Amino acid sequence: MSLKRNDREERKYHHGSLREALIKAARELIKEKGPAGFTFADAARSAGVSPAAPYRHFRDRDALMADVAREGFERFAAMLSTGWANGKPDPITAFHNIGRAYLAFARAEPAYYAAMFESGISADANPDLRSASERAFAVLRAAADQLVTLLPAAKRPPALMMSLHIWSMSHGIASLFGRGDAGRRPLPMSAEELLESEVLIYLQGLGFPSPR
Amino acid sequence: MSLKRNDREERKYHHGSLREALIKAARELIKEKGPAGFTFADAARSAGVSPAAPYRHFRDRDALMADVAREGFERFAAMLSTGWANGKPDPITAFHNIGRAYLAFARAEPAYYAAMFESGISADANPDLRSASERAFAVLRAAADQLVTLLPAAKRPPALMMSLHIWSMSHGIASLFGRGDAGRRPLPMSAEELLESEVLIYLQGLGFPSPR
DNA sequence: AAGCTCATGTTAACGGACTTTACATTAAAG
DNA sequence: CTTTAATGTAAAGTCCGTTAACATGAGCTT
Repeated sequence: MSLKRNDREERKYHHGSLREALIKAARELIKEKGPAGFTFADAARSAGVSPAAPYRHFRDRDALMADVAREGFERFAAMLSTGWANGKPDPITAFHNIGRAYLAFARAEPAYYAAMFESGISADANPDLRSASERAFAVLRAAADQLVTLLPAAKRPPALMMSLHIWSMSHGIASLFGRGDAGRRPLPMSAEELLESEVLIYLQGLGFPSPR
Repeated sequence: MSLKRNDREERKYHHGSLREALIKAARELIKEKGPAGFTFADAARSAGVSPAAPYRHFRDRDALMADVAREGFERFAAMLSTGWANGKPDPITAFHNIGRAYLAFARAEPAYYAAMFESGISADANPDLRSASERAFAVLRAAADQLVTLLPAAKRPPALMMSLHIWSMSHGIASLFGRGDAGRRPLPMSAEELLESEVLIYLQGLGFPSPR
């Protein structure tokens, strides 16, 4: 019906921050209709510009999606890092907090998460995206490095393997059960409880002392 | 350049099995370019018919995708069931075999797997798809039901929770590391080894005897 | 066997999305 | 102030999605 900016706030010929506006529009459209549910022209319309304008900022729709994903990985890394909190108050609690942070991100930012893991973009083709994704994984990896030092040296699992295990659990829970509405199975417990119990059992299997 | 069926094998006016041909074409296109990487018209062209022909068999592209997914879930259920093999030779070995079957399916049939889990179709909207997906999960559930009977009654975890844990591990590994080429991280071990070790540690955490 | 009927295909036409090219505007640099 | 480059628009071509009208022929009835 009306443009995004209404009559009082008439847009000037130059938008001023179209790049950011397009990324924001893409996030909202992904959130509403999934990673395949919007077009380049839709994003342009949401930002209130002509269909050709986005081409000044992104080569194509995939480039826009890749930038959404890159931004997502950066926020993701920050969120995981906050969850870990340098191993405070203690490494095992902090480790569970990473899992909670993982699910909280997937739940709070489904658009970012979908762009990062379900949009079909290839990280190899985009160095910035790749390094952002590696920075996020590095948080998990560093946490695992510290956790294994709690075990006697003879019983330590490889920290890289351990971080891949945790990542796969978190990602599995997040993609299958993590986000609100889409085709989900009725669960006997929340996704958070499911992941927490899974990680707990896993850590017990590695010989970590059970809490309590 | 040339139609799919060449001059010797001229196609008749009626294709004869267009529905199956379209599903097959969709699978090949998904395999090549991802679940968002083909159009209704592409599928028609691959099958060698006019762009309007698919509408006689599927309401729209999503309906075609849903049917690919439904067929995928049926084969998936059969493959998991074969892996479980009624708990032979013993339940724990058979349980690991389910995991191997899970990854083998994701690797051998990436198109089915993508249609099932990454195409953005909603199972609720499609009863056939939903029930096919439930039959597949039921295999995991039944295996967990039988496995927990190996533990003393006081230490038995809920079998439903356990099956959800295993599903999340398998799906996590499969989506992150399972399929050949796309944007994968270099791994210290194969996806199969990664999943097997993960499940092993998890089962140890539940108190199952470690093999050997 | 002849003819009817309907599922299954094609052709044609319309609207919308993507993309490119040429042109317009304006912010910023000199 | 003038120049220049970045940023946006307009217009046109191509392709896809969708629908409607028409064509074909496989199978049933008689």
